[in-house]
Amino acid sequence: MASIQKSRPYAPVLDRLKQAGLRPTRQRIALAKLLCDAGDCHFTAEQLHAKAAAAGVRVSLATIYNTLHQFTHAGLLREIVVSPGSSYFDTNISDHHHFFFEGRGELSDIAGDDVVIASLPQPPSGTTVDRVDVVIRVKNI
Amino acid sequence: MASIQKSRPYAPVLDRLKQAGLRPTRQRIALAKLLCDAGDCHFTAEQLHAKAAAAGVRVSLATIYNTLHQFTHAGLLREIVVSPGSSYFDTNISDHHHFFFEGRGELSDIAGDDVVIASLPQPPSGTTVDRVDVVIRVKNI
DNA sequence: AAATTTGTTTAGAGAAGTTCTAAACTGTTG
DNA sequence: CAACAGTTTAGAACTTCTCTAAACAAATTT
Ligand SMILES: [Mn+2]
Ligand SMILES: [Mn+2]
Ligand SMILES: [Zn+2]
Ligand SMILES: [Zn+2]
Repeated sequence: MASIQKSRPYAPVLDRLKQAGLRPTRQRIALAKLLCDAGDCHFTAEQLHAKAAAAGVRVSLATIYNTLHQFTHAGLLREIVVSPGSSYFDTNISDHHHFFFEGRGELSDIAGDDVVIASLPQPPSGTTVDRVDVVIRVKNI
Repeated sequence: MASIQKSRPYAPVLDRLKQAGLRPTRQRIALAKLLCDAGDCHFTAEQLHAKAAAAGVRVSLATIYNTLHQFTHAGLLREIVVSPGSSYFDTNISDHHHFFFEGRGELSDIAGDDVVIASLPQPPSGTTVDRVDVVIRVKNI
Protein backbone atom coordinates (compact mmCIF):
# COMPACT_ATOMS: atom_id res chain seq x y z
CA MET A 1 0.00 0.00 0.00
CA ALA A 2 1.53 3.29 -1.08
CA SER A 3 1.83 5.83 1.74
CA ILE A 4 0.04 9.00 0.86
CA GLN A 5 1.64 12.20 2.14
CA LYS A 6 -1.03 14.49 3.46
CA SER A 7 -0.52 17.88 1.91
CA ARG A 8 0.26 20.56 4.49
CA PRO A 9 -0.76 24.19 4.33
CA TYR A 10 2.67 25.59 3.64
CA ALA A 11 1.29 28.58 1.77
CA PRO A 12 0.64 30.70 4.88
CA VAL A 13 4.22 30.18 6.01
CA LEU A 14 5.61 31.21 2.65
CA ASP A 15 3.34 34.26 2.67
CA ARG A 16 4.72 35.15 6.07
CA LEU A 17 8.22 35.04 4.68
CA LYS A 18 7.26 37.31 1.80
CA GLN A 19 5.61 39.74 4.21
CA ALA A 20 8.81 39.85 6.22
CA GLY A 21 10.75 40.64 3.07
CA LEU A 22 12.56 37.30 3.13
CA ARG A 23 13.26 35.58 -0.16
CA PRO A 24 11.90 32.06 -0.47
CA THR A 25 15.24 30.33 -0.72
CA ARG A 26 15.70 26.56 -0.88
CA GLN A 27 16.97 26.58 2.72
CA ARG A 28 14.20 28.71 4.20
CA ILE A 29 11.48 26.74 2.46
CA ALA A 30 12.93 23.43 3.57
CA LEU A 31 13.27 24.58 7.17
CA ALA A 32 9.79 26.13 7.16
CA LYS A 33 8.35 22.82 5.96
CA LEU A 34 10.29 20.80 8.51
CA LEU A 35 9.02 23.05 11.30
CA CYS A 36 5.51 23.09 9.93
CA ASP A 37 5.40 19.31 9.78
CA ALA A 38 6.87 18.91 13.24
CA GLY A 39 3.84 20.31 15.04
CA ASP A 40 4.24 22.01 18.42
CA CYS A 41 7.77 21.45 19.64
CA HIS A 42 10.79 22.95 21.31
CA PHE A 43 14.27 22.59 19.90
CA THR A 44 17.73 24.10 19.84
CA ALA A 45 19.63 25.29 16.78
CA GLU A 46 21.82 22.18 16.87
CA GLN A 47 18.76 19.94 17.04
CA LEU A 48 17.21 21.57 14.00
CA HIS A 49 20.51 21.29 12.18
CA ALA A 50 20.60 17.57 12.93
CA LYS A 51 16.97 17.14 11.92
CA ALA A 52 17.59 18.93 8.63
CA ALA A 53 20.58 16.73 7.95
CA ALA A 54 18.52 13.63 8.72
CA ALA A 55 15.87 14.82 6.25
CA GLY A 56 18.53 15.26 3.59
CA VAL A 57 18.37 19.05 3.70
CA ARG A 58 21.87 20.49 3.44
CA VAL A 59 22.02 23.76 5.40
CA SER A 60 24.93 25.29 7.25
CA LEU A 61 24.68 25.95 10.95
CA ALA A 62 25.09 29.70 10.29
CA THR A 63 21.98 29.57 8.13
CA ILE A 64 20.12 27.68 10.83
CA TYR A 65 20.87 30.49 13.26
CA ASN A 66 20.03 33.19 10.73
CA THR A 67 16.78 31.49 9.82
CA LEU A 68 15.72 30.87 13.41
CA HIS A 69 16.16 34.54 14.23
CA GLN A 70 14.43 35.69 11.05
CA PHE A 71 11.50 33.37 11.66
CA THR A 72 11.33 34.54 15.27
CA HIS A 73 11.25 38.19 14.21
CA ALA A 74 8.62 37.34 11.61
CA GLY A 75 6.47 35.81 14.34
CA LEU A 76 6.71 32.23 13.08
CA LEU A 77 8.70 31.04 16.08
CA ARG A 78 9.26 32.05 19.66
CA GLU A 79 12.57 31.99 21.47
CA ILE A 80 12.63 30.61 25.00
CA VAL A 81 15.51 30.94 27.40
CA VAL A 82 15.40 28.61 30.36
CA SER A 83 18.84 27.17 30.78
CA PRO A 84 22.22 28.76 30.46
CA GLY A 85 24.20 27.83 27.41
CA SER A 86 21.55 27.49 24.77
CA SER A 87 18.29 28.89 23.46
CA TYR A 88 15.21 26.92 22.64
CA PHE A 89 12.83 27.79 19.86
CA ASP A 90 9.15 27.02 20.00
CA THR A 91 6.90 26.29 17.02
CA ASN A 92 3.87 26.95 19.20
CA ILE A 93 3.36 30.69 18.95
CA SER A 94 0.02 30.77 20.72
CA ASP A 95 -0.20 32.23 24.21
CA HIS A 96 1.05 29.52 26.53
CA HIS A 97 3.53 28.64 29.25
CA HIS A 98 6.04 25.89 30.04
CA PHE A 99 7.15 23.14 32.31
CA PHE A 100 10.91 22.81 32.32
CA PHE A 101 12.36 19.47 33.33
CA GLU A 102 15.63 20.38 35.00
CA GLY A 103 17.07 16.91 34.78
CA ARG A 104 16.49 16.34 31.08
CA GLY A 105 16.67 19.95 29.92
CA GLU A 106 13.32 19.64 28.14
CA LEU A 107 10.32 21.88 27.79
CA SER A 108 6.67 20.98 27.60
CA ASP A 109 3.69 23.19 26.91
CA ILE A 110 1.10 24.38 29.37
CA ALA A 111 -2.02 25.72 27.69
CA GLY A 112 -2.50 29.44 28.29
CA ASP A 113 -5.77 28.73 30.15
CA ASP A 114 -4.07 26.42 32.63
CA VAL A 115 -2.16 29.26 34.23
CA VAL A 116 -4.46 31.88 35.66
CA ILE A 117 -2.71 35.05 36.70
CA ALA A 118 -5.09 37.08 38.85
CA SER A 119 -2.90 40.15 39.08
CA LEU A 120 0.29 41.57 37.69
CA PRO A 121 2.09 44.80 38.53
CA GLN A 122 2.10 47.73 36.11
CA PRO A 123 5.16 47.82 33.89
CA PRO A 124 7.65 50.55 34.90
CA SER A 125 6.85 53.88 33.26
CA GLY A 126 8.28 54.26 29.80
CA THR A 127 7.97 50.54 29.13
CA THR A 128 5.35 48.19 27.78
CA VAL A 129 4.89 44.51 28.40
CA ASP A 130 6.24 42.43 25.58
CA ARG A 131 5.44 39.03 27.03
CA VAL A 132 4.82 37.32 30.34
CA ASP A 133 6.66 34.04 30.67
CA VAL A 134 5.72 31.54 33.32
CA VAL A 135 8.12 28.64 33.70
CA ILE A 136 7.35 25.86 36.15
CA ARG A 137 10.65 24.18 36.88
CA VAL A 138 10.12 20.58 37.85
CA LYS A 139 12.49 17.83 38.84
CA ASN A 140 12.14 14.10 39.25
CA ILE A 141 10.98 12.91 42.65
CA MET B 1 34.34 64.05 60.27
CA ALA B 2 35.48 60.44 60.20
CA SER B 3 33.19 58.18 58.25
CA ILE B 4 31.93 55.40 60.43
CA GLN B 5 31.34 52.07 58.68
CA LYS B 6 28.10 50.56 59.86
CA SER B 7 28.81 47.02 60.95
CA ARG B 8 26.93 44.48 58.86
CA PRO B 9 25.61 41.15 60.06
CA TYR B 10 28.10 38.99 58.19
CA ALA B 11 27.94 36.26 60.83
CA PRO B 12 24.84 34.52 59.39
CA VAL B 13 26.50 34.35 55.99
CA LEU B 14 29.67 32.82 57.41
CA ASP B 15 27.57 30.34 59.37
CA ARG B 16 25.82 29.39 56.15
CA LEU B 17 29.17 28.67 54.55
CA LYS B 18 30.18 26.51 57.48
CA GLN B 19 26.86 24.62 57.32
CA ALA B 20 27.51 23.96 53.65
CA GLY B 21 30.94 22.56 54.49
CA LEU B 22 32.71 25.45 52.78
CA ARG B 23 35.90 26.79 54.34
CA PRO B 24 35.90 30.49 55.05
CA THR B 25 38.63 31.43 52.65
CA ARG B 26 39.79 34.99 52.00
CA GLN B 27 38.00 34.93 48.62
CA ARG B 28 34.69 33.55 49.84
CA ILE B 29 34.55 35.95 52.77
CA ALA B 30 35.34 38.92 50.58
CA LEU B 31 32.71 37.95 48.01
CA ALA B 32 30.13 37.20 50.69
CA LYS B 33 30.70 40.67 52.18
CA LEU B 34 30.52 42.37 48.80
CA LEU B 35 27.23 40.64 48.07
CA CYS B 36 25.88 41.26 51.54
CA ASP B 37 26.67 44.97 51.32
CA ALA B 38 25.20 45.24 47.83
CA GLY B 39 21.63 44.65 48.96
CA ASP B 40 19.11 43.11 46.58
CA CYS B 41 20.66 43.00 43.15
CA HIS B 42 21.17 40.99 39.98
CA PHE B 43 24.53 40.47 38.36
CA THR B 44 26.55 38.25 36.09
CA ALA B 45 29.78 36.47 36.95
CA GLU B 46 31.78 39.02 34.95
CA GLN B 47 30.08 41.88 36.77
CA LEU B 48 30.94 40.44 40.16
CA HIS B 49 34.49 39.87 38.98
CA ALA B 50 34.74 43.53 37.97
CA LYS B 51 33.19 44.68 41.23
CA ALA B 52 35.62 42.58 43.25
CA ALA B 53 38.53 44.03 41.29
CA ALA B 54 37.21 47.54 41.89
CA ALA B 55 37.03 46.79 45.61
CA GLY B 56 40.65 45.63 45.57
CA VAL B 57 39.71 41.97 46.05
CA ARG B 58 41.89 39.80 43.86
CA VAL B 59 39.95 36.70 42.79
CA SER B 60 40.19 34.67 39.63
CA LEU B 61 37.21 34.31 37.36
CA ALA B 62 37.22 30.55 37.95
CA THR B 63 36.77 31.22 41.66
CA ILE B 64 33.96 33.66 40.94
CA TYR B 65 32.14 30.90 39.07
CA ASN B 66 32.89 28.29 41.72
CA THR B 67 31.75 30.60 44.47
CA LEU B 68 28.56 31.67 42.72
CA HIS B 69 27.54 28.06 42.25
CA GLN B 70 28.48 27.11 45.80
CA PHE B 71 26.55 30.05 47.23
CA THR B 72 23.61 29.18 45.02
CA HIS B 73 23.60 25.58 46.22
CA ALA B 74 23.92 26.80 49.81
CA GLY B 75 20.81 28.92 49.29
CA LEU B 76 22.59 32.27 49.58
CA LEU B 77 21.95 33.18 45.94
CA ARG B 78 19.53 32.34 43.20
CA GLU B 79 20.41 31.80 39.56
CA ILE B 80 18.16 33.38 36.96
CA VAL B 81 18.23 32.64 33.25
CA VAL B 82 16.49 35.19 31.07
CA SER B 83 18.78 35.91 28.19
CA PRO B 84 20.87 33.63 26.07
CA GLY B 85 24.58 33.73 26.67
CA SER B 86 24.81 34.44 30.36
CA SER B 87 23.32 33.70 33.74
CA TYR B 88 22.30 36.25 36.31
CA PHE B 89 22.59 35.72 40.04
CA ASP B 90 20.21 37.28 42.51
CA THR B 91 21.04 38.25 46.08
CA ASN B 92 17.33 38.41 46.85
CA ILE B 93 16.44 34.86 47.80
CA SER B 94 12.92 35.60 48.97
CA ASP B 95 9.96 34.46 46.90
CA HIS B 96 9.65 37.02 44.12
CA HIS B 97 9.48 37.56 40.38
CA HIS B 98 11.11 39.78 37.77
CA PHE B 99 10.78 42.42 35.16
CA PHE B 100 13.31 41.96 32.39
CA PHE B 101 14.24 45.02 30.34
CA GLU B 102 14.98 43.57 26.94
CA GLY B 103 16.84 46.63 25.71
CA ARG B 104 19.23 46.99 28.60
CA GLY B 105 19.44 43.34 29.60
CA GLU B 106 18.59 44.19 33.21
CA LEU B 107 16.38 42.61 35.84
CA SER B 108 14.31 44.24 38.53
CA ASP B 109 12.38 42.66 41.34
CA ILE B 110 8.64 42.24 41.64
CA ALA B 111 7.53 41.47 45.18
CA GLY B 112 6.05 37.98 45.50
CA ASP B 113 2.69 39.48 46.48
CA ASP B 114 2.46 41.58 43.35
CA VAL B 115 2.00 38.55 41.14
CA VAL B 116 -1.07 36.57 42.07
CA ILE B 117 -1.32 33.22 40.40
CA ALA B 118 -4.83 31.92 40.82
CA SER B 119 -4.20 28.51 39.35
CA LEU B 120 -1.40 26.35 38.09
CA PRO B 121 -1.51 22.91 36.49
CA GLN B 122 -0.35 19.83 38.38
CA PRO B 123 3.24 18.91 37.69
CA PRO B 124 3.57 15.83 35.44
CA SER B 125 3.53 12.59 37.43
CA GLY B 126 6.91 11.63 38.77
CA THR B 127 7.96 15.24 39.16
CA THR B 128 7.71 17.95 41.78
CA VAL B 129 7.71 21.69 41.36
CA ASP B 130 11.08 23.18 42.16
CA ARG B 131 10.22 26.80 41.44
CA VAL B 132 7.77 28.89 39.48
CA ASP B 133 9.42 31.75 37.63
CA VAL B 134 7.38 34.62 36.28
CA VAL B 135 9.28 36.98 34.02
CA ILE B 136 7.56 40.06 32.63
CA ARG B 137 9.55 41.07 29.59
CA VAL B 138 9.23 44.79 28.97
CA LYS B 139 10.65 47.05 26.33
CA ASN B 140 10.89 50.79 25.94
CA ILE B 141 7.89 52.49 24.35
C1' DA C 1 53.85 24.20 66.35
C1' DA C 2 55.26 21.10 62.78
C1' DA C 3 53.52 17.69 59.81
C1' DT C 4 49.78 15.85 57.28
C1' DT C 5 45.60 15.93 55.09
C1' DT C 6 42.05 17.87 52.63
C1' DG C 7 39.89 21.51 50.40
C1' DT C 8 40.71 25.79 47.57
C1' DT C 9 42.60 28.90 44.24
C1' DT C 10 44.63 29.94 39.99
C1' DA C 11 46.36 30.51 35.15
C1' DG C 12 45.68 28.83 31.27
C1' DA C 13 43.74 25.50 28.20
C1' DG C 14 39.51 23.72 26.51
C1' DA C 15 34.60 23.24 25.41
C1' DA C 16 30.14 24.75 23.75
C1' DG C 17 27.12 27.84 21.69
C1' DT C 18 26.70 31.64 18.84
C1' DT C 19 28.17 35.38 15.68
C1' DC C 20 31.13 37.35 12.20
C1' DT C 21 33.55 37.68 7.66
C1' DA C 22 34.06 37.79 3.07
C1' DA C 23 33.65 35.18 -0.98
C1' DA C 24 30.54 32.40 -3.78
C1' DC C 25 25.89 31.97 -4.98
C1' DT C 26 20.85 32.74 -5.98
C1' DG C 27 16.54 35.14 -6.37
C1' DT C 28 14.63 39.43 -8.25
C1' DT C 29 14.25 43.37 -11.19
C1' DG C 30 14.64 45.98 -15.20
C1' DC D 1 19.83 38.16 -19.66
C1' DA D 2 22.30 41.70 -17.24
C1' DA D 3 22.78 43.92 -13.01
C1' DC D 4 21.73 44.20 -8.37
C1' DA D 5 20.54 43.00 -3.83
C1' DG D 6 19.91 39.53 -0.64
C1' DT D 7 21.54 34.85 0.95
C1' DT D 8 24.46 31.04 2.01
C1' DT D 9 28.64 29.10 3.44
C1' DA D 10 33.12 27.51 5.64
C1' DG D 11 35.80 28.72 8.77
C1' DA D 12 37.58 31.96 12.01
C1' DA D 13 36.43 34.50 15.96
C1' DC D 14 34.13 35.50 20.09
C1' DT D 15 31.75 34.85 24.60
C1' DT D 16 30.62 32.46 28.48
C1' DC D 17 31.65 28.94 31.18
C1' DT D 18 34.25 24.63 32.74
C1' DC D 19 38.26 21.76 33.34
C1' DT D 20 43.07 20.67 34.67
C1' DA D 21 46.76 20.20 37.48
C1' DA D 22 49.95 22.60 40.15
C1' DA D 23 50.52 25.92 43.95
C1' DC D 24 48.42 27.20 48.09
C1' DA D 25 45.77 27.60 52.51
C1' DA D 26 42.79 25.93 56.14
C1' DA D 27 41.92 22.19 59.25
C1' DT D 28 43.39 18.31 61.81
C1' DT D 29 46.65 15.31 63.83
C1' DT D 30 50.73 14.40 66.19
MN1 LIG E 1 17.99 35.95 19.32
MN1 LIG F 1 24.80 26.76 37.55
ZN1 LIG G 1 5.93 25.93 23.95
ZN1 LIG H 1 15.42 39.27 42.02
